[in-house]
Amino acid sequence: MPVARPESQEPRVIAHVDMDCFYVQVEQRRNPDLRGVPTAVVQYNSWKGGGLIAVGYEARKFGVKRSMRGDEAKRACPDIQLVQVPVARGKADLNLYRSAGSEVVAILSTKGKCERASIDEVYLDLTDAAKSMLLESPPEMLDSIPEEALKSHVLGLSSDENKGEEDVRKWLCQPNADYQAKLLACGTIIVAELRVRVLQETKFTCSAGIAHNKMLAKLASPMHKPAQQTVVPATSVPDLLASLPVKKMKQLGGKLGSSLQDDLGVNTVGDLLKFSEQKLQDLYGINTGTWLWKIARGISGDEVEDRLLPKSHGCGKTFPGPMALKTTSSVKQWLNQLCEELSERIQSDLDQNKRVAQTLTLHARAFKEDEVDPLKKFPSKSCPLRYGTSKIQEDAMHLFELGLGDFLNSKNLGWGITSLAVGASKIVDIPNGTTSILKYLTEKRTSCNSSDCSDALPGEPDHATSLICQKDADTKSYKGHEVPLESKVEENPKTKAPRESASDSKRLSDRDANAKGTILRYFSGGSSSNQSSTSKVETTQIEEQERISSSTASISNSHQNLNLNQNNNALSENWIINIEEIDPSVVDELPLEIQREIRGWIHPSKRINTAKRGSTIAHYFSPARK
DNA sequence: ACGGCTTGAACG
DNA sequence: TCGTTCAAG
Repeated sequence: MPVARPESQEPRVIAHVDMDCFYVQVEQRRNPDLRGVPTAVVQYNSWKGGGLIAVGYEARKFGVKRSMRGDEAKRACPDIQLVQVPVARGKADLNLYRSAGSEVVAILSTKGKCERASIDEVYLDLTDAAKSMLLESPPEMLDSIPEEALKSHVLGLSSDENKGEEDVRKWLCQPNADYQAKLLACGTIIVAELRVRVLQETKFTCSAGIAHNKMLAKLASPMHKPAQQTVVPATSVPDLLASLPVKKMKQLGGKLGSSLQDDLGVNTVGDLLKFSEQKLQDLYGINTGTWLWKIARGISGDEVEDRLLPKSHGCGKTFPGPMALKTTSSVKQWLNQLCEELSERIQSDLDQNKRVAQTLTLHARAFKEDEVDPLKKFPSKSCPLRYGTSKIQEDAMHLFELGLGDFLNSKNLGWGITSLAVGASKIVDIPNGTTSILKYLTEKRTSCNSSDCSDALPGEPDHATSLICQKDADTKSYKGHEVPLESKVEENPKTKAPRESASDSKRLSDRDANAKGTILRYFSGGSSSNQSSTSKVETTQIEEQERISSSTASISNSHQNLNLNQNNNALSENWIINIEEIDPSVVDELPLEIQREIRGWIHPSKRINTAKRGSTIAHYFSPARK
């Protein structure tokens, strides 16, 4: 449900920019023959010609609608060009459109705070830019106002709208308007310039709404599509909302909007004005009630977030009716495909944006034959995310089995999966720069006597050790197979009697082990991008690392990732470490500032309740759970 | 047999 | 926190 946010006092200038039939434009740019001809993009699906997911404006004239099937579209518009979404791994692949969206964001984010709202929409907070313009070169001083700005539609201008560019020019330059209207005029010009740039640099057209808050900007952006912009001066708001059907408002397109209509007889936003705030709160609760009261008055405090990238990645596929998956092996096949795509996507997110995803989630829809509760839903399951395609595949399959167990109550019943999806969420920036572990290690390597590293643990070695043991036990039950305990506890020279993992102890001299090996050894479990790109690692001084990591099987069910970056050696940019595969007691030996950094990387679900100052890392690992 | 595929947000 | 549900496009 919607929630009202506190409003800022100062007037803001907010824009909502929406690409016109975006997928179609992307395809038209790819194949210029499609320009100017009726076009739609269909998702591959041999069934009835596929489903339309975007319809160009030429085709809309024929009544072609999104959510028609390809066959219907052909009937409505025989000349329509139907372009298929690329298919990869047996499913629709939207990456083409995602990267086209990024091109646009790159431009739109240059003039102020920018929030990527979807693959083809952004919100902009242009308040500061508008203020600057007002100070430095207000519209009335401008010798030339951009043509595109003059084409704006200004709501409430004269009696009926859009008398022409001269009226718009007057509005933009109005010398005796109030402060917020002047800011809005500046915003209008800035948005016009941005849209022109987008067209020049990407060949994509877009439409925009410019207003004093997100809600109104969003409301305005589709009013004059395609390739135009609409401005909502504060003075025009009451009239605009008075006759606006409630369903047009974002958040009121669903059940809440229906309830307003059916239960209250509220058909326009204006109709809401008759209800007191108290009354709306009584009807819909404090949050939604307050929100409703405010939006009826055009008040919305939602801020534009400064975020250019998505908060999560997901991919899924449906298996309708007859295609339902009925064996774990077919589920595994498809899950592998989905995980492959997901892995690729989080990997490029890491490479390009230096972000790591912390949580892996599996969703499914399923039916089961008979039983008392045939309506029960397949439960979603999640776990810490480990990088590496095969790890993701393993973990996802495990989550599926957990979910299936729940779903069937561990009974033996027929079942079918009608949709599968995996997601990567809780994405965080990699702590960058100053205090990376690798930097510490490199310094160590060059200027360190091994005593630093090999000193006894400051804290409580016993505690730490027991944690390790617990984690082993835990791991075992989680995986149910192939967890080499040796590789896990391995030698931690200080905490305790090392398990003699033959291969390892030979590899490094003890001195080396102390100087660098001890720590590196625990950085096991995976180079970021499997096989292919890890080659970079081999070359350097850390050459031991490769063998170590490949020999050390994946271990833990808990995984937080760490990316080591290093400028001047050949270590892969994206060397990934599943952090919780590190022996916590080893990390406790690191300088406190690095420990602090590492604490931030530990998955929330694994953090233990300790606010104590100077707590060791070991304390931050929660004990085993089922 | 269905609109599919993605995202984000709020709630309990 | 995790899992569910809703909404949008």
